[in-house]
Amino acid sequence: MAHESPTFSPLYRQIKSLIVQALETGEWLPGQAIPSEQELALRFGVSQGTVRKAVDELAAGNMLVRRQGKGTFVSTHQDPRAMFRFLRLKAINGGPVLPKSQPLECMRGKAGPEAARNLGIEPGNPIHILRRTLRFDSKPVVIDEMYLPGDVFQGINLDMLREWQGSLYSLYESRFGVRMVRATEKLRAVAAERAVADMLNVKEGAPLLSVERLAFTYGDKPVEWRRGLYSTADHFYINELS
Amino acid sequence: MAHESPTFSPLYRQIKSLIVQALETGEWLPGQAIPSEQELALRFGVSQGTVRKAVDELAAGNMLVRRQGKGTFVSTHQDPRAMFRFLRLKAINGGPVLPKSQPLECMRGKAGPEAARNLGIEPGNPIHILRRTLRFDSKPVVIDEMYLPGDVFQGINLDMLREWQGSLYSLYESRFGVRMVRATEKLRAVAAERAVADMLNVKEGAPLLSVERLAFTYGDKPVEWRRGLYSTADHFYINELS
DNA sequence: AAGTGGTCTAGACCACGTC
DNA sequence: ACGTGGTCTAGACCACTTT
Repeated sequence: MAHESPTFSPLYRQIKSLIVQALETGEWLPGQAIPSEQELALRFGVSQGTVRKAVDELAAGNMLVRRQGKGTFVSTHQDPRAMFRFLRLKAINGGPVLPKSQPLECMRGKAGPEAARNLGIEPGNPIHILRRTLRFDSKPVVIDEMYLPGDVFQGINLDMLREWQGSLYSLYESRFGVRMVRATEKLRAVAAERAVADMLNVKEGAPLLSVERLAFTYGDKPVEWRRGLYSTADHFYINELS
Repeated sequence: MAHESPTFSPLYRQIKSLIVQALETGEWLPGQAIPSEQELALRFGVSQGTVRKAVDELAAGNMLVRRQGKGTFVSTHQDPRAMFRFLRLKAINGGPVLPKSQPLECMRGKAGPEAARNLGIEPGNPIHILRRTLRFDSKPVVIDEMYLPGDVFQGINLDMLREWQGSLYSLYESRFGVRMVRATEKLRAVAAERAVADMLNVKEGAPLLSVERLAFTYGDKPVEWRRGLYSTADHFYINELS
């Protein structure tokens, strides 16, 4: 007998897709509870155990958050615990100081070849370019430059950024319905150029950590490309390997 | 009724501990298959599903590797696919070039305060200090310095390092029975000192990526502290966030 | 054909949070 | 007391690998 299912996909993965689909369409919003496992099992016509396995994988990928006795919730960047989920920078002397974002600029522009390739759009398409600093304990430690596809972030502007209390990703989520799910980063060490050096209070040519990030929303769609320059005099980038 | 189990631990976690214990004592060696889920269920007096959940977590933590139809295996740093599991460096121009380790030095010494704190030993205790370069495509890209507790790595020497084909961790595993399970890294950007600059073929003061790693074996016991300096002219450190 | 891990089900019971 | 997620069981069947 030949293989009947070269593209075999177990039931729980199909359920997983259906749940992601509901998340994408906004049926359940960030921070809200999704239906109980029993209800989902009824709705999809499978056993609770199968729903459970689907939810397990989504929780492992930080899409959902389980809370025993309460329910399962759509994860949100508004949650203080997840607010700087993607920021790996820690103070050398342990202090759990939360960074404060200071927007500098918000421009419209056209995608260059590199931005276009990373964002999966055509060169010349409209994009937004954001610049900001991140301050720890009121000292500037990071300078970031973000490239956003124009269609998804229509109407973003500097005042909006200035008024927003919270992380950039929580703004994306609340104002534009864009939920960041995962990201990849490429790190290098570079020498500080004059303008950057002045802003970070380091000498020209001082070593900085360059962090290039591509962030994805549902369906592995890239929606933000950014480059950060981190001053690592008093901070380091932490990583867990397993 | 008061809480009866403030330290409640589900059965599958206890089974997990028993499996880890068997791994620690060397009952199943790296690369070998462990007993089938049915056998383990019989041995521990639980259902297959409970064993399964324990093994699931161990596989998620890269302690075990499941292979459908074949069995479950103790993961090993000898496996070519896992050989450089902890090395996050990639060539900018994609080439999947495997690095080659070139040992430089293997000294005995005494733990300074920093090494002692990181390795969880007393200052002054004997340690080994290793130095080596990592070459990609025969060009030096990384210079590493490793600090190892003396008791665990008794007898390590430069000839042993030179003769060994494979990663350092596969040597630890084969010759000293030390299996690295996880690690934490702290990254910073630093300026190249003269001696290092010469070895990496960069200018004095050039920016380098400093990677400080603490690696743990079973039971979260730290057994290697190292500092690497990476030239990121043609390579970058890659990271996945979720 | 036999053995392994992988999926799916149905049901019982436990731990946790809320009413 | 009730509803939620979390654990544990027993059994059936599927997919993959080897004999």
